Amino acid sequence: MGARDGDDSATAGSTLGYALLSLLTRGPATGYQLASRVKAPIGHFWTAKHSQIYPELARLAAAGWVRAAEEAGPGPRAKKTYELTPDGLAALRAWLVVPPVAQPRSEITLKAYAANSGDPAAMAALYGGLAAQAARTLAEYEQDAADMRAQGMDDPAHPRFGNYAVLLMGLESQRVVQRWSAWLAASLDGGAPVPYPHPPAPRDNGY
Amino acid sequence: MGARDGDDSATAGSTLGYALLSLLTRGPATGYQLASRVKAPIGHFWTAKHSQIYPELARLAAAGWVRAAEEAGPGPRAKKTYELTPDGLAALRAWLVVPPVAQPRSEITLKAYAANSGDPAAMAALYGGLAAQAARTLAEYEQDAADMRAQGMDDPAHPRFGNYAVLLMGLESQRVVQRWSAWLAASLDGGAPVPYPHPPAPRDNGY
DNA sequence: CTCCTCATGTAAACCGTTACATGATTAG
DNA sequence: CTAATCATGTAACGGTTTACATGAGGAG
Repeated sequence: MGARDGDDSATAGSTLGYALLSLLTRGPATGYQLASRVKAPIGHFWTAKHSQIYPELARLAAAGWVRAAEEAGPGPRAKKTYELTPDGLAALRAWLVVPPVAQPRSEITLKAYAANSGDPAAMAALYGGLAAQAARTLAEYEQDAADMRAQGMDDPAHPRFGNYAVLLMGLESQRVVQRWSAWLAASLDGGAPVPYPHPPAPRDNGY
Repeated sequence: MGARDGDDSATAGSTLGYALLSLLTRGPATGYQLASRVKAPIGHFWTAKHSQIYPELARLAAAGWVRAAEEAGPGPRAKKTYELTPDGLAALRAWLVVPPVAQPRSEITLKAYAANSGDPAAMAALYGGLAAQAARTLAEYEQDAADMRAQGMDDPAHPRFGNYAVLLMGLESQRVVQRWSAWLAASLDGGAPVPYPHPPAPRDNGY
């Protein structure tokens, strides 16, 4: 399963590898630039440190999925600007349509699971704070989304439509955290059942 | 930072360790039982295999956070039933109020980021399928939530209120995946901007 | 003179999954 | 007879974080 050895073609990559290929579809970049690109907006759903990015870029280059142009850099080593190769794009396209598996890791939900064991007031304060933070992030994202729509990024034909799609997911996720945390805080504070503020279901669009 | 060495008190545990302590607040259990408890409902937000659970239980026991009662088991080794100690409960309570950091790993969102590079019809089919799956899961969870409310688990005083809180988060998450995936599929299918079906914001409750 | 940004790497430790290994009891 | 369930562990590997290491150029 660790098919990382470069015999010749179609060696499977890691998710991080595909993430880097995705970032390179936005244009050539150095490892350093990729490390900052994994901050906004995709960083809310996938991150990596430079110490992981540099070796992964080397593997992608060995597989022929990216190509590096070397220049003299600052510091002691050469600066390498990577770009996607046709093979890399093909690999990315193949990976895109593989149904992903859900990855369950949420510490805020795990803590709620043990809510009964905590001090109710302290737990309510924790979740109240999380709700407030989510509300602030939400306001930022809403501004960003409006800006993107103004630039036509809500059109699937726009080259950065993916950024818009990711931002919408971020928006929805923050909305959920805000609503759920506020409900949890209210429940723990009140010590009695609080009905969950379900939004009325918007009508579906055929999917 | 790898303060796992059992000198004496207050050694920090891993998140998995606290997850196991949380599960043990529901009552004593063997490692085997804990491995099945991390399936429903907390498994949607935290999982672990038995190969990770057994060594972690040994570490928790060494730290004095759990205590094992040994019996003759099936198989060649003794069966160990673990229970939470007062120290373990104190450690859990301390961990509960530490603000958690968000852990960003979502392959479905990462793929959307590269949506432009994929075949639109194939990508639409992928996200249409995800939306349908989410809708099915959602229906299940809604039934579960109704059952829990019927048992009074929406009362924060109920010993398993945490299960209900976790399920509500699962419900909301599935709702988001359903709505967002359906929107993405419709956008890719139509090739033109599709307005996002934002639910009207329900009025807030003070948080 | 100091701190920040740009730029690239390696090493050690930890977290998580897959696979290997054993063996009794019960249901089909 | 066979398969599932109960029950506990170890080993190997890959993915991720933290820390170590180097050094130019510009801002304050």
